[in-house]
Amino acid sequence: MTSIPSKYNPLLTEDRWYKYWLDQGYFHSEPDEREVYSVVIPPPNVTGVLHMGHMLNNTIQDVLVRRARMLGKNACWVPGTDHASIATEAKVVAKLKAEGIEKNNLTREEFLSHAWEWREKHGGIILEQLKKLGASCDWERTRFTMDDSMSESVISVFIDLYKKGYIYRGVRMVNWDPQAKTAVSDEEVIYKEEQSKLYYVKYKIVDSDNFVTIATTRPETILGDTAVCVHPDDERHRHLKGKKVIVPLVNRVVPIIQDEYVSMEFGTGALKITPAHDVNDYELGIKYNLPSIDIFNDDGTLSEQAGLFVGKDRFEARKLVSEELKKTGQLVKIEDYINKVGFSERTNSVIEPKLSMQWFVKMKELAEPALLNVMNNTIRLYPAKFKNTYKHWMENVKDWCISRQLWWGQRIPAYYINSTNEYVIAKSIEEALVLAKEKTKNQDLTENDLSQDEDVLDTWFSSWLWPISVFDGIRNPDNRDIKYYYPTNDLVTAPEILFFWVARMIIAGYEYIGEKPFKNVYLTGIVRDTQRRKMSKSLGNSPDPIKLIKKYGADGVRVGMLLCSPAGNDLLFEETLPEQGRNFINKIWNAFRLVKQWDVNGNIEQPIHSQKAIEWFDAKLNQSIHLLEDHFSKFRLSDALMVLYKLFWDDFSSWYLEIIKPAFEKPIDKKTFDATIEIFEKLIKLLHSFIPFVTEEIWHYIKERKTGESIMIQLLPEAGKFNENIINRFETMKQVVSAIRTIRKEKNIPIKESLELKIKNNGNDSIKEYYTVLQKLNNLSDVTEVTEKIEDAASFRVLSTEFYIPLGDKVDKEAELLKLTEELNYARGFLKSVMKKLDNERFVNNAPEQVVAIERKKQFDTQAKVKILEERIESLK
RNA sequence: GGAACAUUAGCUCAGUUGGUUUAGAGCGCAUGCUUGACAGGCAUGAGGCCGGCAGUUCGAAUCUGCCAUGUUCCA
Repeated sequence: MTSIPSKYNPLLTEDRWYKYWLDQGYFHSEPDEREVYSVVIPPPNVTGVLHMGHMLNNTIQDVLVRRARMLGKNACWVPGTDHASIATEAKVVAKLKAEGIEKNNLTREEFLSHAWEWREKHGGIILEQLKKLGASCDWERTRFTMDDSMSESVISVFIDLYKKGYIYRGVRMVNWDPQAKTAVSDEEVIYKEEQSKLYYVKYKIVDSDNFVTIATTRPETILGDTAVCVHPDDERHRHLKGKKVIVPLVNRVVPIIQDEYVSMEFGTGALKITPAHDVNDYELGIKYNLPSIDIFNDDGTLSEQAGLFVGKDRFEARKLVSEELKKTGQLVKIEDYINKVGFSERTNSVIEPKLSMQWFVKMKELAEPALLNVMNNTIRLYPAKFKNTYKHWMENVKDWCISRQLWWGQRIPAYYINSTNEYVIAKSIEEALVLAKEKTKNQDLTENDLSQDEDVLDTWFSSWLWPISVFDGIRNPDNRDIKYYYPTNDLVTAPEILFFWVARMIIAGYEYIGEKPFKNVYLTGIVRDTQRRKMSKSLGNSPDPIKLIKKYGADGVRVGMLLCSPAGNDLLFEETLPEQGRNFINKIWNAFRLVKQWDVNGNIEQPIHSQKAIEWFDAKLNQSIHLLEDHFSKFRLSDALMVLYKLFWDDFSSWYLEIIKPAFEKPIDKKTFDATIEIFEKLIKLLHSFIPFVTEEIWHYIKERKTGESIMIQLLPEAGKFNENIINRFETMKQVVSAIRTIRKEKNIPIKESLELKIKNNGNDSIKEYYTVLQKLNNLSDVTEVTEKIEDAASFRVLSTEFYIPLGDKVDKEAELLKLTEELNYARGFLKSVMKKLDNERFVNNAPEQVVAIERKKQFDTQAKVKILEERIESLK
């Protein structure tokens, strides 16, 4: 056996074992006769680098996958990335710009070849980083949402939904990102409170010298006003009914309308209406048949339609309009005002509500099975509290805007005929031509008469198919993989994308396979800093995960992430967490070094204390395995890890090993040694899914293993029966050990100095089997049973047994009396609370027998203790 | 403005359908330990009338109502 390094070096070890696992092909899965366990990764953004959220999320997935594998299942974890149309396009545009190339000067094809080049170069970074974490993904199955097979699936789903009548084209108010020049979904808009200003502007009433004053946060949109609205019940404005006003600066005459939408409390109670640039105004515009004047260009500058300040940016225009209004005397005042402003999640520019022609999916009908099957727990959400929000969202589901004004993504398969709004939907221009001829009844049409829609599909329109399309289930619904791996078992993701990813996957699953995409959805918390702020680049409060792994080891970081992350709760990250993880790894390593360095002697008898320790630990281990199974079944990974953490550190290292440890430079008997190695191997198997690297390393040190063997494909130890009494009696023994340690500390008696222990058991000899254990752990020269109280001794009581340590003149009578009195007071108080229950007839009559019996036992135990204490105090006086 | 969820030790959280000793864990904190696995360690200890007020019950951290605070979602 090679010698074991005194320090564990995660850096070297981790890379070595990861390579070994890859070489052995352990991560790869093919369908077979075993029970299946499959997981698809939430595909990270291809532009991204690993952040703390990924670390948490993927650690959890790896723990689940590795555990399933060790339960003998055929585990398959499919990795991949999504193409992130907005973010990637923005990156590529920026990169080209730095090289002096404008996107506008490129053809679509040229731009796309740059984009592909970029993704070839940078798109794999995040997956490489996951390997550092130990992720046991089936890399042979790595997918990308723009792979040919994936794109084909996306297009065929679009065509299918169109044929079924779920897809339509329409003008809608969309969230316009003027920087990316595309619409973004509601979910991609982040609202932030902003210090802004409320402008009070007066509009002249036609045929009158009077004015009406409105309040607005966006004076530049005055240029697009087509009405002023007041509340019908508002006394202040009743005289305005049927009147018209003149919009300042542009001098347009517009009507005053009355609608209950207006809040009488806000501002002046009069509201300017700009249907083209505000969602609510848009609704009112439809209701009252108002014209929409779109005063903005796609890039957020003012358009010809604005009439004034054409070409100026919207924020500059705000200043200019404000100044102009001041000049004309129509600006009444400006107040400070805090309002919520929407920002694009992708580019962080202020979202502009804008009318445009977009493609939509009708959601109501499609969403029905997805709602039903979450509510009836066919698909379970962990924690279940998310069912509420899910329900609310699905019951009020809005149509999904799926077009994006970008090039990077799957191009919408709509072909317009002769540049009209007439179109056909087809997967190629050839098929489109056939359809177009049919539609127009014009056989002379050629491909030149058709032009494909310039827009691409929302990235989520790819990823909602992910659990199906990674197994090619859209194109080949009967293939071996989809039949075997679908539905997947668990999905691990963040609650933030419950709606726009999880819900949509469920919808697609029922629509295209007629079956749920996964059984369980585990929603992780959000990783925040200790001040509860979300980790973000701009705040600079996010540690670099790769640096963390270098500093603490992947195992250490994994432990750190998991220890503090109950499902659905936010994780407040600080470096003490991976540090704690690293310390745990260190503990395991040193415990192993201790065991491995012992000399084994086949000729010595097994001591009784070792026998007792093995008997106890065996029970404890089985109890822990039961607990673990329970925690895993409820996705309480943090608790599961804590069970193992304490089992290894407290029970195994601090109690078991201390009991069986031979004296310095003395050999250990073979029976105990073999049992200990067996226990150790069970422990590291249980720990493997959490800390794969160090457990593999130790497993290979335990004994010579053949090439191709690995802990990661071993079966987990099964939960056997255990005797709870053994555990309870051992716990009692622990109390005795601790009490003696306390006495040593109080009296300043070093462990080297041996003591005598005298026990007056008062008829309870349950501790007797552990006398040799007590002797070993407390350095007792002698343990004897007595029938009388001992004078000049420190004393303590456990249950109804009295313990004495003769100390001669070291005994401090006063201190001893004080301690006893405190103990007596506590016991009396406790007895009182017990008697209160037992003296209550209604309790005795109504409570279950068992509960009453427990209280009676408490009564007798405590009465006995009170008596012992009283006698002891009496004898000391 | 509406809704959901939360509020337990300095911090982060358990406490599984009300009853296994007047509440547990990890971290942190305090005190004491330097030769033999580990100071990234060992041992011991201090810390909480379970957000507040009512109610239901023989019995409430646990159930109900109101209030307060916070987080998230929706408008």
